[in-house]
Amino acid sequence: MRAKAAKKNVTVIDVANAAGVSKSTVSLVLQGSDKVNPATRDKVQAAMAELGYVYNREAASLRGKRSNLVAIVINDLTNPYSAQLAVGLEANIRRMGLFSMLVNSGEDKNTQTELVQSLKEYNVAAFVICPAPGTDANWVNELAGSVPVIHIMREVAGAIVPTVLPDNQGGTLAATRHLIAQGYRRIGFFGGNQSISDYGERLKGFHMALAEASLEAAGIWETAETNRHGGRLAMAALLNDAALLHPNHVPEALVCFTDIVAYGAIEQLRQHGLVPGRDMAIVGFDDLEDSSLMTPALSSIAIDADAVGASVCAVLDAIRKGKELPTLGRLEVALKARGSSPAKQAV
Amino acid sequence: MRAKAAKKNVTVIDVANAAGVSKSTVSLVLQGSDKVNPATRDKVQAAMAELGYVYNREAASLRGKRSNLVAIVINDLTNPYSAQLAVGLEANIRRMGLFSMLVNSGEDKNTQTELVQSLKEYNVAAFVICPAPGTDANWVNELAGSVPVIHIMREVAGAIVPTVLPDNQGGTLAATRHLIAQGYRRIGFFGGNQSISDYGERLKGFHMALAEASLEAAGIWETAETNRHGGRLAMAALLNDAALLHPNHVPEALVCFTDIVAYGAIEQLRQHGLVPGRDMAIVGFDDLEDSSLMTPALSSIAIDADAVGASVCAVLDAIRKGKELPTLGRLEVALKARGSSPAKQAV
DNA sequence: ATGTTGTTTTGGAACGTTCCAATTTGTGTT
DNA sequence: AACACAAATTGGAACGTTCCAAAACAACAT
Repeated sequence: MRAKAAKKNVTVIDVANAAGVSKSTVSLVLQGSDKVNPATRDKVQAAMAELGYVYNREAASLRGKRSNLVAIVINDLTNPYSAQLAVGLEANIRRMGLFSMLVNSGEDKNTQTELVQSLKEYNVAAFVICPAPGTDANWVNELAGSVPVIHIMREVAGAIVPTVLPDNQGGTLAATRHLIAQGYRRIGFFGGNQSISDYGERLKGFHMALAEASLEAAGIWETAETNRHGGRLAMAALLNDAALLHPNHVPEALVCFTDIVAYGAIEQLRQHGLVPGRDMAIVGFDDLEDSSLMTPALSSIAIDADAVGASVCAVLDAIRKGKELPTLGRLEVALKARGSSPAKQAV
Repeated sequence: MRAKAAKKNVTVIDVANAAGVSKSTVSLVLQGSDKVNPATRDKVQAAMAELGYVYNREAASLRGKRSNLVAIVINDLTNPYSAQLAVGLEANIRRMGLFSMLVNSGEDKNTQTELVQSLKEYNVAAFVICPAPGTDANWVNELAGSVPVIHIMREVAGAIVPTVLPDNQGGTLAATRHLIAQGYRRIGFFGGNQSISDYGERLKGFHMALAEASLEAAGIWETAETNRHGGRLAMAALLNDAALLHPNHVPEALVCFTDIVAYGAIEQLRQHGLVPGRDMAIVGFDDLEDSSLMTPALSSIAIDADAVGASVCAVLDAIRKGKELPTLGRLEVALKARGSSPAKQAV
């Protein structure tokens, strides 16, 4: 696409002429060097303002072989949690003086590959990727050979890149323990499926807590899609199953794979005249903003979104300064107990 | 941020040497010129693959004064409709051979200004902006003087830039007519507020339809925030108001400002043991994906998201080719009548 | 004056591409 | 064989910045 025809760009040389210094000096001012005389600095800055100078980052990046452009490749922007995560990341990255651009892979491996290929042409400084299902470890490792890569939220087996992960297992462990402490005994695991990397971890936490209390799982209902509609369908299946069971075997509490899945489940419950919290205790995972506002408020496992951003930034900073990378522990999660998982009423 | 130290970049010159041609020829191949001999083209492409050449778009953009990078500045990515819109736009723009990057203003005018300033440094070819509330027309016009700007979804009074807008008034007109046709007489307008540019248009369509049928509005409930929680609060207010009214004056149908607001309203209704569709007919606006899947499915006004993308792309194409800009009519909207607005049952 | 040190400033080369005008190569006609 | 004309290829300059090594300037002690 052509630039506006007539208007010639104001360059560092124009500024230099206007300020009566050399272009090198202007460049130093631009970089905030401390070895330029404050008086000249002011003069130069005045000239820049006067001429309406716009820094040309492409030229700088070309010459300097450095870039402060970070690409965030997110898995699915239409998923509220991902959107929230992306927005948080963006803010964090911007705050550390880098600029971030966002692209959406839509959970599609091929789109992801194409996007990354294009972004490489823009000389991005680093990739922050929430990898699409089926991402190839070799591909990741090769990419990481030419530009820093950070994975978030999901693990790609065999990929040797810094990865920021929440404590999935600890989360469902806490959620399940909470339900047990509230007096529930017939607890099911609800939503998600094997194709998602963190499914196994969350399921494991669930089973651990049950084992501690010598309980059996009341059932496991997978969802084809990890979204609201998936939750609706799975709850329909659950209610269908339950109708065939002795009342003493119907699940009375659910640990949900995500809040979104829980939302769908709740809609379906209500559809059948059942009330979450009263007829079925529910705990979600992600602690979306809406979860604390709905009625009853949804109990959930909160992942500190700022901590994700902070970890990513710590890694970026280490890369930038050429320091050793910080070791990344699992991000802490916190149980938010709310109205959807009240203490069980004596019958 | 430093590029990987050791690895020297493969350049167009390296490719030229490997293929035994000049760099100019390689450049022509890169641009897909038809005046290069197919045989040499293949030779060059083989060399590129061999060496793992990566195109350097910054250098190209610097020299050529052209860019195929389009910036999408979206108002609020955590809003599902905006997210959906952004994703659709991204896909459309990519399909026409441009590359788009997404940034989020979070409905904040100042953030928007900062983002645009930074993006200018990256020599973007065009801005597609869903303007934050309070965006200054002078600022827009000045920006548009140096780089093409397209506004979407919202109008900034006084800004003279191509603007892609849905037929807001026609949408609520259709929604309200539909409710009237279904037999409802006490119809209210629900959600949104004056600070949003399209509020007035949507409200006007509502009033027009009522006037056609010689009806009075059953009430107007604004929301401070145009999100789910806003919907919840407004419905609580409505139910509170209704409790004081004679049953013959309680609204029996609502035209909602957005689907999201309708979702909140429905949650609150259910909370009171009321059922949408049965106790209160509801029509939304935006036709989010979930709306057709929930129970009862939410009647809504669909804005053709692809049409937004198509219009934006038409403008981009005209700009790129230096042609006259296409005139932009209002985007068509379509009523999706579903279970939340059934024919009124005889009492 | 002269030297010594430290602080500011500077011209030219370089980054990897595209553009332009000019050159080389190829094809067909006389 | 010489010419005209089209097709294909090419070297050098340019885009706007940063880097580098060197130069200019200032401050102070001798």
